[in-house]
Amino acid sequence: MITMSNPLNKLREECSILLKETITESYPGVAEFEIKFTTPPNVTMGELSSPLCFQLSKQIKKNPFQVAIELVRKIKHSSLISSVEAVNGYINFHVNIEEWSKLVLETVINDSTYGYLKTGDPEKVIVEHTSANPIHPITIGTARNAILGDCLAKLVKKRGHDLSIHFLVNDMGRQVALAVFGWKLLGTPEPNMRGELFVGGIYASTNVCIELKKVNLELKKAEEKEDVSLITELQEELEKYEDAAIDLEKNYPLIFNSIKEKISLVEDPSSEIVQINTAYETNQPDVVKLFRKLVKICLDGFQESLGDLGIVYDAFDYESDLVWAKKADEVLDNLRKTDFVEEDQGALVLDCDGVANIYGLKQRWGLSINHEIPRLVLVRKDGTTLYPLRDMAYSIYKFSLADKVINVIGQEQALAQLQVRIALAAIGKMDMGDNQLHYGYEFVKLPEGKMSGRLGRYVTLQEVVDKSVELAFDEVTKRTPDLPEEQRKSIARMVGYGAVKYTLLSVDANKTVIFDWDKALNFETNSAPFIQYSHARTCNIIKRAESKPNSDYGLLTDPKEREIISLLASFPEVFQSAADQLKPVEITSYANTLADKFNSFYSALRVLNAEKPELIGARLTLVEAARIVLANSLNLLGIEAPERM
RNA sequence: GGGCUCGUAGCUCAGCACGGAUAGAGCACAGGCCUCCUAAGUCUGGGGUCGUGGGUUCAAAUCCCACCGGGCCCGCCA
Repeated sequence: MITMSNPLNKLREECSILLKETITESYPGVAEFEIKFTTPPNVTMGELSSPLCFQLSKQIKKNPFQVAIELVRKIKHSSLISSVEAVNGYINFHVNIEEWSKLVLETVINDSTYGYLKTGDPEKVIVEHTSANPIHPITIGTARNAILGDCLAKLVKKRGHDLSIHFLVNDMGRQVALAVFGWKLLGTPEPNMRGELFVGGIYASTNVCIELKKVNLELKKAEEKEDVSLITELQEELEKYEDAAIDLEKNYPLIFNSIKEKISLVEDPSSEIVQINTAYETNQPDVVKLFRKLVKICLDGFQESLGDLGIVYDAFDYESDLVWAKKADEVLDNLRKTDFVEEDQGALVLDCDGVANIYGLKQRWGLSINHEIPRLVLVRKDGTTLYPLRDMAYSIYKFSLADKVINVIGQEQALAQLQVRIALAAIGKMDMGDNQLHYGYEFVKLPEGKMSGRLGRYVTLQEVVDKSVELAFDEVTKRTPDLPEEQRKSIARMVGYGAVKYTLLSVDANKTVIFDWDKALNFETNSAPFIQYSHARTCNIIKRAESKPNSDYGLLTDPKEREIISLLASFPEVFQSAADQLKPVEITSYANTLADKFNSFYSALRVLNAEKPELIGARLTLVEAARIVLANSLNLLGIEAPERM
């Protein structure tokens, strides 16, 4: 069954058998070793290659070049292999073009889900991603999380796992309380713009106004004391907030000015925020209603922005629900029963290094042995709990639903994520520690520096997407002005969304991205539009074919055709590797290569008016197969495959 | 100070897990290609001490060690 849907594996097995036969015949008694295969640099050198003579030559003390020549002389052929040659010590296999092309192409065109090799060991998997704080819009930075997470989810699901996608709603803590405070000042109005922008505007405006007030006050004190260095420092702070205030006033004039005016009447905003926060934590109904409503406004905005891109969730888990159900307290109780929790200056602290050493976690999880893992504060000296404790409770919740948990969370939380796993191990939940994976990713930065929700300084996903779609629309209109506007818009959406997603998926997650408009909106080679365009071309050829003559696959001898066939054959293993290693980049890179090879083929060889009908048939099959694989790889990336552009 | 991570062409990045043939793309630059299935394309060209130095190996961008440079994190934020 596996060889049926994985032609490359079949080819490799055949070559492997032939090589083993020849080795035992020519050099009886050599110890068995794993036969490696590589792809030759150029398809004209063959479809598959093995450097085994380098290994073999050591055992039998002969020159590898000579060994290769001897082996090739004796090796048999098979139905898939037409010739074998020795080149520079490598053994290169050339396929029987007719058999191989038939195998690959017919495997593809008879299976619209070609490539999605199913795992033999399906598990229940939770992917938690996005989990953006519900106090500012989805920025191009949080979008990286969402887009990566969504792609990982697709990979896991297509691999055959039982998948559930979760979003943790971070509604506890001062930040949301601050936004609620600001919203109350405004008289809790309904949003008059997309919810995430509305809440983001309120949050940043409130924060900036409070900080301005605070810094001004401190500055006055410092001036009285004539503390010069403090004055300079505070003046810089002040400048930062004043700049932010100018932007906020420009972007949210009504919200900002109203908050600025009303906040001046509040004597001590900070203590009011603390009060609001405490009321929420203790589940006081009127405050809960406010919190939940404001958070909902923001989440609705998230779901609009991300939903446009096809990113959806199975569950939204509220942090507050965990707290109210005393789940964090339960974790704390269990931790306190161990010997690893100690009191320090009134706070409760977990001795992570102690746990790791006693349970051998460093070896178990491949961490540096001599490195001392920092301690973790669980409870403040005022008795309130900290985030990691809630995160532990959340992990336990997730494991009540799944065997494996993948958390898509910024790389800066790597230590905190490790500490959660350590805590789970400490309370006897070793399997959870083992099966929780932190999928870290790096920031998206603006050329002028980091984004900041608190200052309202960010590039939102929505504005990037809008620009991208607009640009795509202009492009479509330029090319095909006669299409009805609705259709042009629909194409522009596919292209515009695809461009943004591809840009974020095509660089490795642990590399910082400096956001660049020109690059994000690049529609040329190595972009989603480039791949989509190739797909549209395949569709166009198929659409224009009046009939499909019988195929003579033996005629697909051009290197450009052979290259495409080899690539198609490798797709299942590319998928498998990308899914098991959680590396979307492998798919973007594969899709780009396939599109590239297809375009070369397209410009050099005719399909519909090829020399012979049997060649037309064979090339049409090739085009159809390429279409399926381009579409299936785009699908994994969450990018739509338009039939025309 | 310690941990993690990144360092590949002028710029942006693949390739590194599991070592294999002349290290690949794109952008930018120079020059060709639309009486022919959509030129969002294609072809040709220049451009590389793969951060540095050792080591392992028949073979190192890839593995090991040391160092240099950037980023992030290291007790009461989330």
